[in-house]
Amino acid sequence: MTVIFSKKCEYGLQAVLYLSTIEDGRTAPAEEISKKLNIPKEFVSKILQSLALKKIVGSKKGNSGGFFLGKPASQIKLIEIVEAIDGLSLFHNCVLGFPDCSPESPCPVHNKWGKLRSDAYDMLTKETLEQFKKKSIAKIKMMNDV
Amino acid sequence: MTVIFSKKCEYGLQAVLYLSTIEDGRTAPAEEISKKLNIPKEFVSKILQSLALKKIVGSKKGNSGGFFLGKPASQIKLIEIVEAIDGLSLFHNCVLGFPDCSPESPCPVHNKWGKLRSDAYDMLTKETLEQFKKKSIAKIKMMNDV
DNA sequence: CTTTAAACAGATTAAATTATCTGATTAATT
DNA sequence: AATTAATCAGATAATTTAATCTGTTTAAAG
Repeated sequence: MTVIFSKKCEYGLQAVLYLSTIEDGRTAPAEEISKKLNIPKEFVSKILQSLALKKIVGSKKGNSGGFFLGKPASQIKLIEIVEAIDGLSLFHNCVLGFPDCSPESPCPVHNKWGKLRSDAYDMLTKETLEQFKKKSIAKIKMMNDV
Repeated sequence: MTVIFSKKCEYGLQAVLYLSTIEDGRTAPAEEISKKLNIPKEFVSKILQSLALKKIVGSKKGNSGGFFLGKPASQIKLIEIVEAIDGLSLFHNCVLGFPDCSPESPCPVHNKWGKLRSDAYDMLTKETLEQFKKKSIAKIKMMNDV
């Protein structure tokens, strides 16, 4: 089981973070991303294709083609990737699965979860890939060093 | 998509909360729980059977049998149900799905998620079914009133 | 202009999760 | 003793998610 995102979304987030770490102007083929992140190649390729439709990443066919960020890292937030892949229902639905959970008909943990949910939203919204860059580089380096 | 728990776990949590609202000494058959919570009968029955093995709920076969809490509501915490059904990996795994996320090799949101995760854990650990009782009664009433 | 390496498209398979079915056992009630 | 209403057990079906395969298009490099 994943934590809160689907596998597709986790892979998408990782892949985009990876793209934020490569040299400017360079393009990363699916095979490279797959190897660096241990994600099935065809799967990550499909995911990035879908993100390309939303202009979050760009792609280039043919020899020496591959994927790259669709806009400057300073203009991409993690929430965009989540929205594009899993959607935002995570931030609307009741954590216990009760129907119509709302201030008028709250579940037993409604208030507590509301706070958590908004903090989680902030985590994905307040910083850009640019601000995550150093940490992303470090994490990906660690993964391939060992 | 569910928020953080599997459907099985959501149903289990709802069902146990329901059991905490019924009159002491009474037993609720799967059919009743199913109707009140809009959960497939056989499914909720299976889930409660598995919780019965862990003594979180009790069960009684035969005519006028059904399910009931396995111990006083003041001694049951939501985390027990989560642990019994989904397990606790939610509280160990990286929210972005990176392998070996730790203070030594943190993902870009490691610290922020760490705080959130521990708040989520508290939400499931600090209060008992007894303390949720009023809210549970109100929520379940609302669901069936409309 | 041929080769090569890539995205892209569509179909298919595999695995996990969710849901249902069938029958057996159990126990209270009539 | 018979009927009824329930859990329980095991199998199966349906759905969703994850992963793979096959082939086509594209474009750089030799």
